[in-house]
Amino acid sequence: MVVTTPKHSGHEHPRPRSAAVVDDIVAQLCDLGYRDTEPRRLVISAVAAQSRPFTAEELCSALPCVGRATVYRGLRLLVETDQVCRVLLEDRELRYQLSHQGHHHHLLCAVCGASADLEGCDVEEMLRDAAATAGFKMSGHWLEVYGRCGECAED
Amino acid sequence: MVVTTPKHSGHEHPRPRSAAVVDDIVAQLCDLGYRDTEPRRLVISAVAAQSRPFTAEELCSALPCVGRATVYRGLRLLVETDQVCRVLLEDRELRYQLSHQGHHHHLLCAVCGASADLEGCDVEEMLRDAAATAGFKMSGHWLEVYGRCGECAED
DNA sequence: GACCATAATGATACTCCGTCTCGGAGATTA
DNA sequence: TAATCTCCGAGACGGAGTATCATTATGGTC
Repeated sequence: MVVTTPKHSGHEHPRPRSAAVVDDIVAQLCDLGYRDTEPRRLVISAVAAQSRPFTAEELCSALPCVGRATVYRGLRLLVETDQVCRVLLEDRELRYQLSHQGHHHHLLCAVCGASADLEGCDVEEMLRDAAATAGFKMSGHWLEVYGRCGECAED
Repeated sequence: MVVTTPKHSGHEHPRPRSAAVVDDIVAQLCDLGYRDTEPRRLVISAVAAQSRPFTAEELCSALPCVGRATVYRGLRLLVETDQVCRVLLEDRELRYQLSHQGHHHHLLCAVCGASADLEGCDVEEMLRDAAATAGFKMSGHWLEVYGRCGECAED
């Protein structure tokens, strides 16, 4: 199994996506008791080859030789083990991307679909306080930020 | 057409939900060129009678005499005209509720399903700045806060 | 009140997205 | 090698929402 050549598209994160990434994820799954199987590696490779948030169906058509159920199962496993995180677009379409792990939020470009992690933004504390004011004990939140990335904002 | 008696459940917003609310919404729709029809009023009444965020299907079964498509259409119209806002639960289930209008966020109780508006929380500016740092021009965002309301947090 | 253009309705077919089911294939352990 | 188990693929299934389309109700006009 070899990772398909990543399509470099200009503005994306400088992130190693190669056989090493796949091996790393497979190793982590093995530690958790999951088997190292061919279809699973194919799914992980395909995930690692994506340069921006993708849908489950996109992954399915990128992997015609892997069953649809298997793709969905693999994706779900990756989400559950925090290898992949879910991204919600403005129209509520659900997409996925390799996770940089830990809780974080995404900046999503409405034009080109690129995503970036939102850095230097500590909403956590603020939300917890505001929730407390309303008598709520906050346990979690979901935040997505939409806009235009540097390149797409120019025009 | 008369609004069904609201079920008071303890902790909910003190908000007038009666024939007046329905008339008000219908009037606003008329101003926009939409007709005042019986099924539409039924949908609006049912929406106004809800004490907490509800699903489209719940509304359908609360209105067995109104076609499913009509309920969905009515709901969509209400969302488009800002009379009703959409609420996303942690499991991505989409619910609706009467809008208090203007941009705001929701505090959602994971136990009883109650919702409250998040007051005194100005994430807007913060997000815009953080986005700018990443070279993004923010245009919008989606935020939901989950937790337990005062009553449900006690146990 | 009658007429008419058209917005709205409701039954139902359909799409989309994801999960479930189940028989079979490969691993893993005894 | 037998027993067990995870995983697989094909396809059935289910929930949620939309599209289609013939029919009906609405609101303006005369």
